[in-house]
Amino acid sequence: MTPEDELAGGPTPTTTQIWRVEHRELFEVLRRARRRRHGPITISWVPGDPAEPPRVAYTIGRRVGTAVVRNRLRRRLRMLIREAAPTLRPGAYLIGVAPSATTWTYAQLEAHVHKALKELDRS
RNA sequence: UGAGUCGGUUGGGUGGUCGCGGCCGGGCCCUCCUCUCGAGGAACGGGACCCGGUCGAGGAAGGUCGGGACUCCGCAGGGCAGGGUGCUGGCUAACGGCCAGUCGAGGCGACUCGAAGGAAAGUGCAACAGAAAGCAGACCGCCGAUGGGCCAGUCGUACGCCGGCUCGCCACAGGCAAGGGUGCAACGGUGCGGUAAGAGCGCACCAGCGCCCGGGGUGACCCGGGCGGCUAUGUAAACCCCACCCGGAGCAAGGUCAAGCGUGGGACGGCCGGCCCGGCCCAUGUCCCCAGGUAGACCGCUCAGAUGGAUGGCCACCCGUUCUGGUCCCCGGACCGGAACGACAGAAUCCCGCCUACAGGCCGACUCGCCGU
Repeated sequence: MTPEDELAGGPTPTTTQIWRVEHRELFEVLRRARRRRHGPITISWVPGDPAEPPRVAYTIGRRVGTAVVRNRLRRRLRMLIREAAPTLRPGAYLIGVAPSATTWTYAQLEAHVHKALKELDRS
């Protein structure tokens, strides 16, 4: 990224973006990758292209709850991940949720996610 | 004012903050063209970036139970098998749906509920109880007229332990099914006559069945009258019979484009002396052409239109409901404060229905009761 490009107003991502995980093969890789658990949250990560924003996907099984419950959980997690976006590394994340997460408050969920991400950074 | 019936409707609001998806417009970038290398232009196209605008979950979006649209496959015609539906008339693209009615059952009533064709085509079943459960049968009980036995009286005598008649007893033959008891259901009900006792045995009325006639209704059916034999059980969400309907799979349907590797065909090759046709040989090769087809992409797909799944997260206030603390008084409320809760539930090709879930709130019509006038 050169200064000329910035002046020209090129496709510069101004905010911290998060992309989706799009290809099936990447999911297979994520599934085989190492997992970090903290409370009801499970996170796995594989490195990727540093030029691209991090990719994040969520896996919430049917046994977690009804469609309403699962939707609310995913939306809360998405907001949490968005706030934590600057600390993410390039690559793909897969975030899993256990059924017990439905009873947590937003603050409790936040604490679990942050701790899980920190542990992932340390390793 | 209390209890209730039916129908409809609503499904929290406002603000702040951080965000998402589609479409439209603009910018920027990619791409292409020109040039005096600053930039200018473009009829198309692409973008995961920025700005603005606009639209963005439900009454059930749910269950996937009926229909239909749509798609592919199958298909001469007829029958059998299999499945579904089952009072009547309308509505609907269609339905197992809706509306109006008929009949039956329940409720004081407003109303509610009902797979509601056929049991006189045939087969099966009817547990327990009970004597007996479908065409016969008799436990207790009633009778014992008739026949039989016994006792007594009386009459006749051809005097016999004979015969006739009468009263009584027995309950042996036999008659009865009214009453008791069992059961969801017991061979119509009530009354009178009748009888030894009884019985549709006879009669009257009622109920039921069948047939006929008249009237009303499009029809299911209803109303009235007559005749008949006097009773012909229930069960078809048991088999079955009758009438009508039904091809299969489903958007992961299906369609378009189609990399790489491989496959098949063709061209270029060799041989039949040369050329054309034709045939044979195949080994290798080719910036070569074609075909089906895989990954993948797109369409199907929508004025919400995703595809690890957008339509939101957090906070504050307000509003409801419930609980609770305090003050005041005319004991039921007024005022001030606190806490908890705010349901069921999230589109996935679309539409019409059904069923199921649901905190509260609102509106209308009606019924039964109590009080007052």
